[in-house]
Amino acid sequence: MKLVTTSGKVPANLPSVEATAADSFRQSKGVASSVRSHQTGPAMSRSLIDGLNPPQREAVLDDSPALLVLAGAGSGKTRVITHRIAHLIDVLHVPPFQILALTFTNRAASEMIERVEKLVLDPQASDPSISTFHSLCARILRKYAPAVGLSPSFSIYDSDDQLSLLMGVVHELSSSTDYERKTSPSLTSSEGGNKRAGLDRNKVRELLGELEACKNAGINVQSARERARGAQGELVAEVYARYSEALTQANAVDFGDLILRTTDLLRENPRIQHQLRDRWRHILVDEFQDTNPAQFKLLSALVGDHTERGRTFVVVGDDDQSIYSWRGADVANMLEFQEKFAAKLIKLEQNYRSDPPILDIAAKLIARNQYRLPKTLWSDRGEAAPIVAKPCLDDRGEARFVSREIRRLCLDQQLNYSDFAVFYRTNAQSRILEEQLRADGVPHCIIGSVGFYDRAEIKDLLAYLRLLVNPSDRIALLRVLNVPTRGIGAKTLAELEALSRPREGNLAQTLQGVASGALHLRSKRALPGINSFVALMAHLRDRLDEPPSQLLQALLDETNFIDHLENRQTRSKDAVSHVAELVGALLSFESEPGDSSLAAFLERVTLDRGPAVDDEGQQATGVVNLMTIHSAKGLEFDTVFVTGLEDELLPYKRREEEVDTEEERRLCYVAFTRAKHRLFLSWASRRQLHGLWHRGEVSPFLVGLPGIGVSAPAPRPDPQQHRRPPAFAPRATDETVEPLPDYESETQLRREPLAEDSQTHFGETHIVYDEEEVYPTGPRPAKRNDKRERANKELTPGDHVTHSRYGVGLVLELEDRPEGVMATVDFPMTGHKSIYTRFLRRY
DNA sequence: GAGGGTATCTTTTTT
DNA sequence: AGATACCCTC
Ligand SMILES: Nc1ncnc2c1ncn2[C@@H]1O[C@H](COP(=O)(O)OP(=O)(O)OP(=O)(O)O)[C@@H](O)[C@H]1O
Repeated sequence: MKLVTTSGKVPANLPSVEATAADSFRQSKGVASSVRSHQTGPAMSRSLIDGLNPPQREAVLDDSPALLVLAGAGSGKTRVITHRIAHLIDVLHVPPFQILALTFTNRAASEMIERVEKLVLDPQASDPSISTFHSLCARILRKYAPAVGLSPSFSIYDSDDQLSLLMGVVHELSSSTDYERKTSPSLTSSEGGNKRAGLDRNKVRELLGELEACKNAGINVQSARERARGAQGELVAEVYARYSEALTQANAVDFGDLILRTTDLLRENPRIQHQLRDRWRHILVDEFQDTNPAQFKLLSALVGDHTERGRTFVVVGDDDQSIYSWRGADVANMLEFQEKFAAKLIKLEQNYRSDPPILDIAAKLIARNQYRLPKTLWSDRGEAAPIVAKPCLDDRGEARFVSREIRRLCLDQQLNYSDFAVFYRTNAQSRILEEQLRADGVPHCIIGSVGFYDRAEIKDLLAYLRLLVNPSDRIALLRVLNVPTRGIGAKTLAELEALSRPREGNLAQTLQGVASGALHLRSKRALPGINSFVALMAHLRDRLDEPPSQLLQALLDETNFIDHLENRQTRSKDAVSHVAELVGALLSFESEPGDSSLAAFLERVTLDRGPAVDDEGQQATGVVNLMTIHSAKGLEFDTVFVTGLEDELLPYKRREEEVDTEEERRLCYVAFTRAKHRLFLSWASRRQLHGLWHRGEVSPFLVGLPGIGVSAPAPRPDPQQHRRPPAFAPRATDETVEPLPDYESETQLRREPLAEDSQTHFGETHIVYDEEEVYPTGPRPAKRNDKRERANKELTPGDHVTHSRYGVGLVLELEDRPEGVMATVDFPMTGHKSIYTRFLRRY
């Protein structure tokens, strides 16, 4: 596996935020330079307009101060934005640096950059600012950091960092006497009394959720304090305040802060506000239905008086595609926009993306939603491939189906791999798909995968790098202080913290003090470790102006990091190669034009966790894209697979929580409408999740949808292997294999999902299983534990067992748990123990 | 304080 | 299944 940095994919198309013309000509890192033709003005403006239908044209040419384009999927909203930008530059001769276009994902931003570069003809034109909200804010904050009490080298905290920080904050809060009584019941766990007395991670996580909600709503600490109601409300406000303080002390911001603090910066500094308003006179926002109030406030602050001459503000959106309400997104923003800015409204009604069958089921699906703004959508495309609905026995079968269809279509239809996208609701579903594609040699790429940068060893190294750039980064410091182990354990740390308290909790300073002999620890044991750590950091900081990759190399050498990895069997065997990949990523980052500083690298890594590309996949034929439906928003593909269309998975149901059916349906709608020509819908009767099997029914979203012909499997080369009625093969009677959990009987699987609608149907059309799936996975390779667990099925209380550690013991009790059978065993030496039977052996 | 072994929980979605 | 939090022993 090879890590490929996202060169050309990063919307860092944002010159310095200063409003000088000169700097906006400098092309920022990651932006592929465009090939522009050299036509002259009039010719190009005609072709620019030619590619638009009348309402689109109106939206591009419109010069009202504020414009809302409300339109369904694939109607050309993004096209309106890109053409409008080109029109501004080429026809109205607006200096590109005055244009600011905002998107939600990095991928959307880079696609927009690409499209704009193809459209703009003026070869002299510089790049307009096209970026995500968060990148924009990071740039602005770096520029004006001192005005908000930060240094420009501030860190950006991801959710793990946030959680660590908040744990510390809450910990301190609950140990301080005033708050003890208030906080303990709500912040510490008392469930079942079997938990430790300490802080409950989940509780803190919940609390973090509340803070995030504030941030999404655009509520800063001050207004949180003002509006706090009740004990719980005040507690949250207090935690919020302390958390923000801790962030500032660490010279760090979190994602929410990027938006919030930028807004505050503008509000509190009229001079800066004017500078930025002067600079960006034309603001365009894509996917506006997914802005949250914080972003709305930011935009308002950035726009100022929108009626000012020569200023325009355009937003485009589709309420049916609002899928981020969990992040505080509010469709009401569209209405508010219309009101607040007295915006003109333009609707687009023609869909240019999807073939009729696709548009048809998408429309039928979304029509069931109750809360919608009125819209129409039609298409005049011609004949098309039928939609394929595919029931599968299990997730593995589904993955095989996807892989096989992709390979088949590549051959039959001469499609490229990059014409395909595979969608799923949850990231966990990607693994089996990925495995299968890899096994079949299909080049692919998981978009937005949590992968590389989440590995422990990579996080450690990044924390080191962060700490070098930002010495105040407390969380990074805590993470690496004892990695590799230097003999600085919990005891020492507690003492260091205590020593830091009078110094504003500045751990770094305390360490320095201890190393220089100004401060003393009770025990000398940790001293060598502290000394070497302080020396290491000092030495590396001296070399900060060297290329980042060299710095990393020095870090690796001086900490013997590789040895450290190799000595620990618990770490994955690939850890060392991951480190090598990180070095490679840095090298490749350095080779890109633009800012190659370590700080720039770190910012990219947090703001845009680039795709992990598998199998050197970027040849001419491209790669198959795997992604969650959420990250598919705004994209389009020739052929789309929507997988996992199961009840409680696609309308996703969380334990003990209500389903937000309308939002889930919108999500499904987004998934369907990404497809241009071919749409495959699949679901599995059983699926493994967290190591457990779950049974699945076809998604209610599919029930009653017309026009879905269930197609036969691809003709196979071997004529003996064709059509076969659904049937389950007799299970192999391999003693070593745990019986598969029994799933729905054949009739149930065949049950018409479309009971109500007999016109168009899954009905008479046979649902045909492929040979492969009828005899599903075959016997799974027997796993040791399976075998042992099975042998232990017959264990009863009173039996004697052995355990690798505790020796021989007597089984007292057995209890069935989802994870296995839990035994209570009496061992002569150690007493009663609860142990899963898979760790036991009959004696 | 380190390291090995076990019990438990997880992420739904993203910047 | 995989990561992590916790416990125990050295
Ligand atoms: N007037 C047009 N002529 C030809 N093709 C068009 C026209 N308008 C849009 N398209 C094409 O239709 C497809 C969808 O356009 P676009 O992505 O702008 O739609 P959208 O409204 O932003 O979609 P969504 O909301 O689903 O993201 C694109 O491939 C675009 O090139």
